[in-house]
Amino acid sequence: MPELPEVETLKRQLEKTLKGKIIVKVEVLQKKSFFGNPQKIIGLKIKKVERRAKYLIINLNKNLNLLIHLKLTGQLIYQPLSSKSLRIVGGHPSLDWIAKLPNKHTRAIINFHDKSRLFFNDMRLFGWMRIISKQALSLQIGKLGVEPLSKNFSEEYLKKIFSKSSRPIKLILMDQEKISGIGNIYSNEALFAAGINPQKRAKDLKNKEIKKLRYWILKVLKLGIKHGGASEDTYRHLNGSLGNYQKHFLVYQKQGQRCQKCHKAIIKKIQIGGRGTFFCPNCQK
DNA sequence: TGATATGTTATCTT
DNA sequence: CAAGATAACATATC
Repeated sequence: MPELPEVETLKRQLEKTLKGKIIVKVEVLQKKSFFGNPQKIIGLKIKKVERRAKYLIINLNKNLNLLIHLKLTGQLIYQPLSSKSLRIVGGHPSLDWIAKLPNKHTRAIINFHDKSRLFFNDMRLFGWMRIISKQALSLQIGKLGVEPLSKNFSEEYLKKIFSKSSRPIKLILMDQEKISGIGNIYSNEALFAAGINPQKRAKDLKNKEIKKLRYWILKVLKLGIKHGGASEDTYRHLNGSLGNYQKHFLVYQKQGQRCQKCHKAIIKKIQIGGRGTFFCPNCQK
């Protein structure tokens, strides 16, 4: 499930790979997955690629952008050659590559002037691509809360938003209008590392706990980026290979296993806001 | 067969 | 009216 580190990984790969390319053809295979008239971006050049929360923004000329949200199962796979059978990753064939492209989950294909192609795959149809003007874009992303990796993500800011809410702390971490980019995996991991019970009311956190939580949110997100994101579900890098952060989970989906911190208690699984929540009853108070 | 997984938004409730 | 809670979306997997 792409969260901030997964989208950031893709953003960096897209920026390196797509910059300067000119769109020559757009194939929309699933109408639900693509908003706007594809014809509008034919002939346009990719200026840069940005990320805001879990959104990818491919900046084109003529004041237009291709806004992308992968939601739960979206993938962006880049095929450098026009050949259908031979695909090369860094000079070597890769076993991890998506077996066949396009496939039954391919929703759109963007063709570039040099015959390379960008495939948008999405098993479930939650994700989308959208052609959007600069003005409409600022409206769409205007409501998002602070970026955890920005200067605005301060202890003071967290104190302010936490003090106003009696909801469980985990829900506040995942509330995109307060903090943007954190989803279920990283909220679970950050709360475990900080030793805070996910059910604890946000307003009950002590200053010391807020400080610790901020530190671990940053640490966990940066670690996620360092490992190229977590390929927990269908997430893939731009070249089809897997991220590695899932190998480093300490609580996410570890229910029934012994806590890796205290080596005593068993990791518990509960539901908060309808989402799977994992924690150590001994370490997280 | 039906429960489960999740990011966002719409809608209902307090 | 705002904040919070919950359902809806879609589908492969167990």
